[in-house]
Amino acid sequence: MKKRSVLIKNRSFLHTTYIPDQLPHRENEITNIVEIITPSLNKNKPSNILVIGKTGTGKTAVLNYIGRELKKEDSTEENCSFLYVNCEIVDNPYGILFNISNQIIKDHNNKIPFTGWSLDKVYDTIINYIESESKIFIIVLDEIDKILQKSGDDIFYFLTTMNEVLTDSKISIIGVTNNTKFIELLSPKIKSRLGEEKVVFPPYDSEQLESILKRRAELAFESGVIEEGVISLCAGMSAKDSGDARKALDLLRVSAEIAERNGDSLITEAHVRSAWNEMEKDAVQEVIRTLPDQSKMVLMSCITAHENKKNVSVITGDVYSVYKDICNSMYTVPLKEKRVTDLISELDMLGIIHARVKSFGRNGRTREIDINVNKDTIEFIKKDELFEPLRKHKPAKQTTLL
DNA sequence: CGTCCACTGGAATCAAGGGTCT
DNA sequence: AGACCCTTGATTCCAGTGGACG
Repeated sequence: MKKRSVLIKNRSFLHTTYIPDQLPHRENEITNIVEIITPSLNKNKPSNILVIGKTGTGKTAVLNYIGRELKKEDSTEENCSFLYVNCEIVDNPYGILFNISNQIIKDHNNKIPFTGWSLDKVYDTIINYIESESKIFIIVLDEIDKILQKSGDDIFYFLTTMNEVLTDSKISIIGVTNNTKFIELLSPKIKSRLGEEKVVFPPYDSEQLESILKRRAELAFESGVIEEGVISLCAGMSAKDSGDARKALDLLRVSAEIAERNGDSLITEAHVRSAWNEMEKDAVQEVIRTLPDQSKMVLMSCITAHENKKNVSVITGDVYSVYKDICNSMYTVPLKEKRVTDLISELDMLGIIHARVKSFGRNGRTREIDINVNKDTIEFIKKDELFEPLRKHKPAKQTTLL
């Protein structure tokens, strides 16, 4: 067995949580946002900003960076505070307000409980605290579209009207989204308030990615462990795929890890290619693994339905009847049809399956469902422990001793 | 041209489970 | 202890609907 080699000198520089001192190729966006925001240093309310750009275009990094710079200018937070909320993690109104409040309220005895209060009460308490601080609060709502999806836009109404009640303090909202259509989904009045200013982050191109990777690689790796061309390959593959710097960085890291695991002393293009495959696979399988049981069962039903009717399109009704069978075999009570179709929609949004509505004329109008993962992943799903009882149930060969 | 299928998609509602407040 | 509050997952209800078929 080969020995594990060490190629990475400092792993943290390859990690996506690391915020570099300089963000290359984002100078325009930074100055743009900074210009909008600087009035806050003199206790003037800046406009609300909507930051739009795909994943991995540096939105979050830029905002964190700006937050840090702001704190340098105003270290005691005399005039303004910078708050960050990730709406992918807390995606309900109460959670958002709770999160904001806990960053504002320093006194541990007066913190808002994480559940139990009415929204009105939380809202009033927050307003009082904000007012008493008499300064500007800049609130970053990252992944803002996630809230809209799950809880509608009431919360935005809450937040954007806050300023009408406040006198000594003001809040300013920076909404971050990777969904370009996000604005259109808002109701008109909120649309105009939230999107007073817009900053768009274009995806990185291949050259930009390459320079970013080079910079990080110098910090992270021992010298001479990267084969010529590896970095530009990482950049090229990522640029072609999505222009996602995070993914490009991960790709480089995983390549290095594979090389280390193999005990190789040089990171080669072959490592990059296998890293790419591994990442694709891992990402999907991780999503599937953490799916709720009912979603897994619906997914399993989609797969089974496909196996049952080869080459014929599978529709909602097919999936549901297979689903009921599976529930039977597993001695669980099936959910109602509406719920199952909703779960199908969710799987569709996750990209695991592909469901598009199609009319079959006299034969109704429904969704045609395709599986969107490869064979390996299908096997992976079937092996899920949830379906253990199914495997005991099925095999026909071994039924003698009864 | 109208019919009619097999759902879609939205809204209202319920139940359970987390909690606080008085 | 009882009244309330919020969230989540699920159910119930129902008004559409694209297009093949007659």
